[in-house]
Amino acid sequence: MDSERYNAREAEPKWQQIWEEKEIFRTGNADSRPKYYVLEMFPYPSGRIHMGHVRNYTMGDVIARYKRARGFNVLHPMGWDAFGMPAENAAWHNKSHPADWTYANIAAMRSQLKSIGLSLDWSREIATCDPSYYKHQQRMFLDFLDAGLVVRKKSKVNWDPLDHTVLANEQVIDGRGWRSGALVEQRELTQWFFKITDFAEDLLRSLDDLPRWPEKVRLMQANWTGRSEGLALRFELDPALPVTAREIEVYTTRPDTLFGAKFLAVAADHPLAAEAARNDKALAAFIAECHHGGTSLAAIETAEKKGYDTGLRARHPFDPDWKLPVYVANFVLMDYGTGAIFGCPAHDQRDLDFANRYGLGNTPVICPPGEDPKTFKITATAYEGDGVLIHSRFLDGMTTRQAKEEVAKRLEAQTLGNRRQGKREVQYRLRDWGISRQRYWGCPIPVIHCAACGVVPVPLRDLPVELPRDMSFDEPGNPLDRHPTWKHVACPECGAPALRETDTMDTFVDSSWYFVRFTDPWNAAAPTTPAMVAKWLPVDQYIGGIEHAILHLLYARFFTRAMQAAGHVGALKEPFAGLFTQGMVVHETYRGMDGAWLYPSEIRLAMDESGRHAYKIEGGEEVAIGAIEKMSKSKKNTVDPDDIISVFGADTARWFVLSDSPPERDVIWTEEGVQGAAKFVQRLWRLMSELAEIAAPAGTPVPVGMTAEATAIRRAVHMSLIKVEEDIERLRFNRAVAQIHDLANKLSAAIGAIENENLGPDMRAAFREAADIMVPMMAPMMPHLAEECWAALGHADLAAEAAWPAADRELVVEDTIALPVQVNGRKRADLVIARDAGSAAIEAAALELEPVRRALDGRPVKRIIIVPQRIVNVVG
RNA sequence: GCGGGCGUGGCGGAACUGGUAGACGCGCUGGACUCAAAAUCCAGUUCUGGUGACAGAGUGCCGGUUCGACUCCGGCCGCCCGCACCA
Repeated sequence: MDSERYNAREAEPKWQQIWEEKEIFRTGNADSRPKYYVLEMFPYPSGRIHMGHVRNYTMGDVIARYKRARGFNVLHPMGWDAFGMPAENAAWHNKSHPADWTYANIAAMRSQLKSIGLSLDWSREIATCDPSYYKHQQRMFLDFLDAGLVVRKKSKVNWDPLDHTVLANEQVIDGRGWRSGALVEQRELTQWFFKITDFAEDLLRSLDDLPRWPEKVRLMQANWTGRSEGLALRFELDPALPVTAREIEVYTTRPDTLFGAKFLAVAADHPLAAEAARNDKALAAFIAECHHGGTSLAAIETAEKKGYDTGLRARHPFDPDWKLPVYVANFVLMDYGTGAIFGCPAHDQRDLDFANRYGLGNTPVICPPGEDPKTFKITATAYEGDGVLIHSRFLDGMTTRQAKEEVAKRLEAQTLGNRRQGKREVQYRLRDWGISRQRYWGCPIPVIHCAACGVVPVPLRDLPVELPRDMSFDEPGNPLDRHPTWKHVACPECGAPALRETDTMDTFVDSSWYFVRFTDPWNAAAPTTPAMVAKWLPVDQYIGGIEHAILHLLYARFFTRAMQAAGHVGALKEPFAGLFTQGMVVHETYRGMDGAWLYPSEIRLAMDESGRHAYKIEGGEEVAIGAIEKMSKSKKNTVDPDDIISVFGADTARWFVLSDSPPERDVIWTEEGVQGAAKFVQRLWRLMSELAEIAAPAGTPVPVGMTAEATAIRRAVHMSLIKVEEDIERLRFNRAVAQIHDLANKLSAAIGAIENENLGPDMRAAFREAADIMVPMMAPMMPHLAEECWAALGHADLAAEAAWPAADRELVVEDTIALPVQVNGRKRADLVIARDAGSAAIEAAALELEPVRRALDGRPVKRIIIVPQRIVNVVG
């Protein structure tokens, strides 16, 4: 046949069009074959796709195409996480409307995604900014409100001064806004919250039911939930003090250290602190100072533990004559536990730092194993581990565990003000999810504030509450609030003039249920169709970046539970049965003499004795090669997928991002690597063309009892097939790539070894089978090239429709095996012997081998270990 | 500080449950083809010694278990990620 080059630029659009015309990737909801739902995290429509998208979506596409070939009814949809701040920023910068900007970006990115050749069902496409989507989200908000899963409360919020909006704790990274990077301030606002804490226990426990999630992600979520078991206990305050409070409730996980207590401390925002400050100007000043301290990482790390003695005295629960001073302390947090602690300096580093500063002393009450209780002392380092109780009256001699139990038991039996003085409690670090955002481009929260009726839900018949189109974005703050008419409505209950809620929802709400909507995006009447939810969910394989390990995935897990409570998803609890977090695409950076970053396309690389060098193409000046980093516009170390696809084709790009690195690790984008991938595409095309020429016609059955050479080819092919199958199933794409390379090498060698006389019917049949197996094997990764080859091989159907070949597992079992033989653990020879040879025969044959005798050097054989089918080790 | 992960040729990486270390790719070296180049094909490529057959060393470092350790255990060193005053 011809040795023409494969022209990806022509072939790829051709096959994409054929797939589209034949609706190959349209997924039927009525199909009764076993289902498989593969989903990649949907993109934000920034306007252009980047290599990270290519990698993410290619991985999902390989799975989708593979599962389809294996006979599954595959759901592989795509949509747009389309609300969010960039659209508003763009509106402000170029006077375009957020909606126009967003939909234009979607159109551009959709066509880019199509050029990658992804096997997506575009008929299910959704955009979260579309009223047909957010209408249902508003409906669910109201359902959650009914179910008691939404609350409105005043709270201290993280205020992003640059974006003029509230951020969730999870969105504050090192004290800065996750998007703007601005230092976050504390403000008090009335906000809407989803009660994610109602599910804290379940969200934590259910992590055990997610074996196909990375351990790392489950661990991060567990830590985020931050469960702790402890005791809430009340201290009686000394009466005759100028406060109305009679007691302080503290929370502790170490009730065993109660006899080591030296002080009590409350948070600066604690009601008691406020009350005590009324008569104490210095205390009021101290509290103000605490509020002032930033939340930035630097501020927290350098903040010394400081406190102020309120003058109040509390009674030890087990000794009314034992008085403890009550401090206001900057390291006590109001929103964890009760906002108050008892300090045991000997066994808590923070308490020790504090006590040392204010000369409160310490009494060790836990003696570590191996220490002498009589001499054990604490000076600068607290002992936070377990041990045996000392200096603790009735607890002396108990273990930490016993003492915790004993204290809890006694305090539960003891009363203070007619109530049990202690109560076992479980605390979580997890906070409720604040969803109010003071932005325009988000899903409006569907409630109305009426002076007479209070907070009134928007009636279902009035949904969606649509965003007004006529807007201006030239001032900071919430644009919806400034709109002249939009917020003015009649109260649905009393008809009086009322005001709409002008906050919109956090965009993480949008992405918390889109995977459910994909199962029936055509349902206009309800958010979901329970039968379709039952049919498709959970998602079998979800793929996305590790950066969503906590935020998005935890919210989606919560939302699924809330939807279950509201009757939208049947019994579904966990949305994603399998999760895979892929690594980033990274690239070297280049910097000119003037310090300016340069695009890879602006430089030329060269090798000489002193190593690799980079030169500016224009001018030839040498530039510095910098660190390999995540592709980013600011460092210009980006490669545009469009450029790669137009020069090399989508298959080359797909192949490259799958090869080299394990998928969970970062992949380094290199020019050489892309060239290598492009060359391999051409090589496969040549190989398949050659095979097409010498192979038996399509449909020729494999004859029984072939020549040895023909059988060897068949073995190699089936062996590769088995391995590729395993690798794709386990998402080890880099190994599948290596396997296909290997098979190509073997087939090339086999073709090269042909003499005219041995190209008999057996060989022709073996080559036919090889080609017919190899094309479906490469099809998930290089779908366009596969189509071209499939057609060249004389097939009338599409490679995209071809079934995954059945591997012949018996064929690959050979009659003779090459058994490695070690002497004292070091390999010395290969023993070729019958597969079913007995140990005696193997022993004898192994000792006959010349290299074995040489290695033994006349020493007697002490023993011989034979691991069947694996190895022989001669010990001498 | 707490939690987790990783460390293998010049480079990316392979090695299933303890059983041939370095698959496969990139790069490099030599050769073929060519007037020449590109492309392609062939051979080699862990290190040290040796023309060679071969011998010795070798998976961050030190030690242990084992017939046998990249893999398991103990102790260090280095890098990466997450969390961080959560009582």
